[in-house]
Amino acid sequence: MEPDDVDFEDKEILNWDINDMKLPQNVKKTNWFQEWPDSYAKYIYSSEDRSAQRHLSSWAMRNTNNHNSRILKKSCLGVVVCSRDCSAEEGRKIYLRPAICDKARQKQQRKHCPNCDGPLKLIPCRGHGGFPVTNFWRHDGPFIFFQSKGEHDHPKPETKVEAEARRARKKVHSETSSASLKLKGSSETKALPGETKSRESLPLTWSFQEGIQLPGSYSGPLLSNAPQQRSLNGCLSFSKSYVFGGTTDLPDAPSSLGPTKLYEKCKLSNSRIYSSADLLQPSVSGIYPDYEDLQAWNKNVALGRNPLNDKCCPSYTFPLVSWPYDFSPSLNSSESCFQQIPVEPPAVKTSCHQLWPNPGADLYEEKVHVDFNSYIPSTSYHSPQEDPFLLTYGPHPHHQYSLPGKSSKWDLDEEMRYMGLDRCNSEMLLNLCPLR
DNA sequence: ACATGCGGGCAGC
DNA sequence: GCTGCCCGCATGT
Repeated sequence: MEPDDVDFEDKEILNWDINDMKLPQNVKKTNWFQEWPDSYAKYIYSSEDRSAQRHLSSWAMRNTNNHNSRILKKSCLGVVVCSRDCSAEEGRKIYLRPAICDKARQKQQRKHCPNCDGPLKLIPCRGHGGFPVTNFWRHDGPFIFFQSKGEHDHPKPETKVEAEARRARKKVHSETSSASLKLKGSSETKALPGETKSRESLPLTWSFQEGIQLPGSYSGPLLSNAPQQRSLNGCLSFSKSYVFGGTTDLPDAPSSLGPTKLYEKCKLSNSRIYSSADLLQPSVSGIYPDYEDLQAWNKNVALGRNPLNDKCCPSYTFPLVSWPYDFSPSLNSSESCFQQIPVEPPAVKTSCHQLWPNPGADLYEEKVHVDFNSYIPSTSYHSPQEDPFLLTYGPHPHHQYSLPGKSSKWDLDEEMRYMGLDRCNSEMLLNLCPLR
């Protein structure tokens, strides 16, 4: 929304601060949950938004006592990297999620790089005047207000889902190892259980800047047992990317543009960069600082972020062309895939709340309850580039009217029928998971 | 085991 | 007073 379009009430919404005595209550549109809030962002979530209720972030944020029980403050822990700066196969960098618990974090730093066995080191966040970026949460009426201060000066760590999945795999691997050791009656491993250099111990994240050459041979153990299936939720956040990349009703889709060119194209079109998050959420109009420029864009790329997935122009809202199910916090891998298929949304300045009043929170609830345990994809690998389904897939704009009730778990087959897809195609979607 | 939230306490500005 | 940070404790997953 352009400044001219911001009326008085919008300005009021624009100017709030988390420390204000009174926060705006005339909020017309709440934001969809932001997994990677950065810079001096402010969001207003519905109090029904479960992720907001849990004060989640894909950054590793720890609770900080600010002696104010009304405002929850969290500070960023940074990212754990390999001190040798090693690269795994396909150029993946080691960006581990710092443990939130202090003791667990100390323990974590005594461990070794899952890739090269070198020592790990914690890169602290210094993005807020030399101090960690801080996030503030405040519940007020029907809203949850979020404010971020500082700009992360380090790569994105694993998401919580990824870190949990990795721990689960380590646990499985550890149990498998101990079982086989019992059988062999010998101990030969120097590394700690689960810390071998096997693929299953590798972090799930890799650097954005080093490309995303996905291992075609990597069917991996990810889908081979129950704990790992949980990461399907994370895998399916691919959908978020393909919402963007596959929305066929969006004109002028530059599927082959790189990030910088896409940025330039966005600049030319309306001095804004589009993000999938924008597509996914009806935003509070015009409450975000317009801080993005090409330098920031390049910085984001250099920091391993996908600028397309950041809030580059969050004040921009689109008709709801999104697949409303995010399933989980996004994965860096999905972001990387998103980079592969960047598609520019239409330069349509519009607001959707009149048609779909604040669907965000409820929809998000749906997506966190999806149960895919019964859907075990095959381990065959479908390259996104090769998969016409992924390139042409377009969710139905009116789909959000057809949601099942909150209480029901989502029936994927039914969902796919809504999407005009059959089981075969739904499995193709799930086959994206081995990409990781 | 770990994440998360709360609150006491201390130190620096 | 504000802020950052450490710590212990409780609770939930």
